[in-house]
Amino acid sequence: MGMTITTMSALAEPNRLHIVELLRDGPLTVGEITVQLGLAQPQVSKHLRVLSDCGFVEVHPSANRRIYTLQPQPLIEMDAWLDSFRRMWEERFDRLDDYLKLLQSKEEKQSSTEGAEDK
Amino acid sequence: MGMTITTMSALAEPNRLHIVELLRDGPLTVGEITVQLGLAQPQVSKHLRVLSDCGFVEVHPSANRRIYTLQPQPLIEMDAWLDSFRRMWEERFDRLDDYLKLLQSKEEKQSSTEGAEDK
DNA sequence: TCCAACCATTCCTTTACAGGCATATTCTTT
DNA sequence: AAAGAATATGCCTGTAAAGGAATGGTTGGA
Repeated sequence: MGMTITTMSALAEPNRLHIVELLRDGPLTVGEITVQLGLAQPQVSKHLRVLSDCGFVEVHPSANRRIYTLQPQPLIEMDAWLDSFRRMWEERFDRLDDYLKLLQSKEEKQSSTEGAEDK
Repeated sequence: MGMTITTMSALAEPNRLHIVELLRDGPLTVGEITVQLGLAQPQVSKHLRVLSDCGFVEVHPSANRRIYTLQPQPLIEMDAWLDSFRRMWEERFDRLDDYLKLLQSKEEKQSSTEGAEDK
């Protein structure tokens, strides 16, 4: 819900993740990003296009250049998505984990009669 | 840092994202996941392999089956990574945004002397 | 012991995508 | 007006990865 696939796949690309991290410290032009990434300019433009389509960045043209600014929306959505899991590790994930370890040890006790274990 | 690329690319795949969401409600066997996803069993096993390599899930064999359990670690790392951005939208992203709009309007005032505007 | 169920692995094919390169576009400068 | 930055787009190619199908390996049950 809201957590689209494209949001994740945008960040799955190393260079795009890097761009997002760069823009965390403030807006940058394409040229500046290109230098930081050590990539060719066309590739950077393409990555920025993808990030733009996902709502990760916004452009404002300034003279010859284009200034890219990070947009918080997709990150906020990621945060919301993580929320449903946060309970899992905050309200003691251990309880479930302990329960499973209990089950497992019970089974290991069975199979240990022939001395063969998996792995 | 710690926020690896592979963590993102694991969730970039729709079916894997779905698996993670399924496991949020509790451990499942391969067969159960296969039914839910409507995929062939081998593909599910492959996706689970990827998730396992990224530390997203853990397996404990139980008789004939294999029970997959969601592991919080990668999600915790995502959460930590998001932390550095959280300030951005909590402590007013607008200030920076306003500053940029100021810069932009300043430049537009320059170029408006010849009456040409972008957009 | 033999068969069936459950799951992992392998091979093959196809497709999506990132990089390289050339080019188009827009703005600035002279 | 011409030339030169800064950026975007299009085409081509290689590669990684996902799905399909077959197979191998365990475990449980008859």
